[in-house]
Amino acid sequence: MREVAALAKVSIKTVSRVVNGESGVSPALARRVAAASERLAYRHNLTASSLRRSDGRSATIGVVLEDVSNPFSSALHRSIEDVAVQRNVLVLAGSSDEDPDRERKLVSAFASRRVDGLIIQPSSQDHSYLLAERRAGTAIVFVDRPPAFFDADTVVTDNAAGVRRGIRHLLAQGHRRIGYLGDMHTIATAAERHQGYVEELADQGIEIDESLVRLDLRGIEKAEAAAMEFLSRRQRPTALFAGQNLITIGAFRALRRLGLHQRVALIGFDDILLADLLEPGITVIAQDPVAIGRAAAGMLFRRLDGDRSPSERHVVVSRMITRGSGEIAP
Amino acid sequence: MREVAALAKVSIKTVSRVVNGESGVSPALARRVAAASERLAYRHNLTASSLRRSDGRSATIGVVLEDVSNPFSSALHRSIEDVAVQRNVLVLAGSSDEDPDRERKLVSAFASRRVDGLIIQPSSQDHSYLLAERRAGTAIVFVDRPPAFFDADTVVTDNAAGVRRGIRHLLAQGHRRIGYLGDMHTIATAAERHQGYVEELADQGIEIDESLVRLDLRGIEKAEAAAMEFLSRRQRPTALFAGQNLITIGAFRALRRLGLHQRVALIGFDDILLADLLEPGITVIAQDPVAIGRAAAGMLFRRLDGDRSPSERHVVVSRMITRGSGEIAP
DNA sequence: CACTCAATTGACAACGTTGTCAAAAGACAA
DNA sequence: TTGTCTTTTGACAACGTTGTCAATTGAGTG
Repeated sequence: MREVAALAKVSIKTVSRVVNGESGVSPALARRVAAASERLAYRHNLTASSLRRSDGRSATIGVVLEDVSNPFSSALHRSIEDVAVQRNVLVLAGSSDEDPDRERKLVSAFASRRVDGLIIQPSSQDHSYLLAERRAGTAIVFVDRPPAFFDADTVVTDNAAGVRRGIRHLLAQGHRRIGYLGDMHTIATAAERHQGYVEELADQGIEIDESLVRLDLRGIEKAEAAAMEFLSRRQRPTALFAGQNLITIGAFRALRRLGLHQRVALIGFDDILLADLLEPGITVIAQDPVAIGRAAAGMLFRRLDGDRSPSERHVVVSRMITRGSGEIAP
Repeated sequence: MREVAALAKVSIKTVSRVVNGESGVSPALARRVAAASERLAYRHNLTASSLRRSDGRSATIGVVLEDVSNPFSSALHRSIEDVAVQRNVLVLAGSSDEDPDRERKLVSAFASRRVDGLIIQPSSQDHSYLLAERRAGTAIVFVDRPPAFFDADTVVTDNAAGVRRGIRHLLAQGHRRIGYLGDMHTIATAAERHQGYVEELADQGIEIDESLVRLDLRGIEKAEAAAMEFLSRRQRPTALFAGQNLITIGAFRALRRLGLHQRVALIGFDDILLADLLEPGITVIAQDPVAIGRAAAGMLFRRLDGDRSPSERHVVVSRMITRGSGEIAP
């Protein structure tokens, strides 16, 4: 900047004004400065700028996802980015891999780079460590799952209601023995989904057979094995509900291996690419990651714009997509 | 830092030394400083640090992807992240959407935040604009596609060879009328893949029927329409080769709609989640995005560590995965 | 004890910007 | 012309840190 100022024969403050597009610079000088910047290939240093600037904003936000390469997380990421670009804000993204320690390390790395805001898909069971960041002025929004021991804006899917819709759909067709395959019960969303299953059956006056419930299934293989076990029983369930993405795939694998895919119904939570091209197509309760991400980013920027109202909990509704597997009669 | 220094009754330079883990601080003082930092919830400011620091490193790299939510790109992203975390480097990621203008804007936004390096999956047809960044000391690596008018390290898939392997596989089973569905010919990888098709047929002495080649197909619908057209002819192809992810899906949709999925062979470039559960499973030439990302990040950090050797071109080999659709006889 | 030398500590400037405020220049009226 | 007011411009300090180098401390030696 100093060099540009020297070449244009103005003070560096005037260069700063031109670079930031401030008003009150005569056109003649502005042109001279622009020409000098061009000639010296001047690159504005935003880090120095945000250091000095009164609001201290870095025009960068940090996003902690379960895994940037997982379809749900990356859809979130993309829709957050789409809101951020409109404000010339860049996104730092990192994967926590469901590990509380990695989550904290990421947040700390983001914080030392002075991000303006954080969007967190949490793994940790205690978010009180974020108090220091909040006090330092960082806006914080949670997505997909609520925070623990910490009050902040949150955007979630209607997990329980979504599952209930699916279970109701199966019951309406006469299913009574519905197996449930769920993710780690420590994950809040997984717990809510299981809760939805329990509640809907209870509401409809159907007694729950605990032997038809398997939780804590991590990954395709575990889910496949559990489904195989269910389906090999003498009195096998006439329908399966899979509480997550990979579990749905595992369950479908098991059905296929046993040749039961046209005889036992299956509904999965969370949509899967290509689910419509399978035979039968898989009926799912689809979440809307794009809407979730957009809402979360919207909230974050509203906070950064000075909104001090009490924290909100925004619920994005899920939607049942019927494709065949959920419409198999008992 | 000033406050911590005051509380610990030392100079801020000593605090700096403790924070950076420099040697030559007496244990007694180090403890006092640590206690004071803790009590004041001191958060180190990496942006100010890198501003002053002699190497000027921000411990941040920028990654320009086609779309952070696309499976191939996000797998790249993840494997880059995995290399970066080991060095406490954070990743800024952005989507170019195949738009040269967005690519440039992203690079410029990264540059003004003084990233140490850039990994670019390019959309632009001219990368000479990166000369200024290179001159400023930013390390640059290209992934998936080579740069144009710019010399830099590049990591790519063996596109032509991969396609040739697939075509050879079809020819070996007696196919002679093989339709080719390709992406925008302006995309380097798409051009190479088409080239592989042309060359393999030429090498095997089979004349190319230009009416069986359709390029510039963007997205599932376009590909599906083109495949429908191929398959509705009186003399339809006995096999299809799809040059990309979404094109494969489109082609499979068309085959299903016409009830030809068990009669016309299909091989796609790039693997698809669930491809093994379709009927038939889809035979693909699978890329290895994880290996590509790892290699690219490795190169980037080698450059940042001072490697000044001539730029390299690293080719990651693709692999054919046979699942049924590619093994249908003519 | 004084002296030398290494280890520890601190004062100060500097990194590249922008906020503050005062000075200079220009516009307009009397 | 002078005086007043507005617009444009610049000097300087400051943001939070680290590099440089000098001052201080302490250990070891004769």
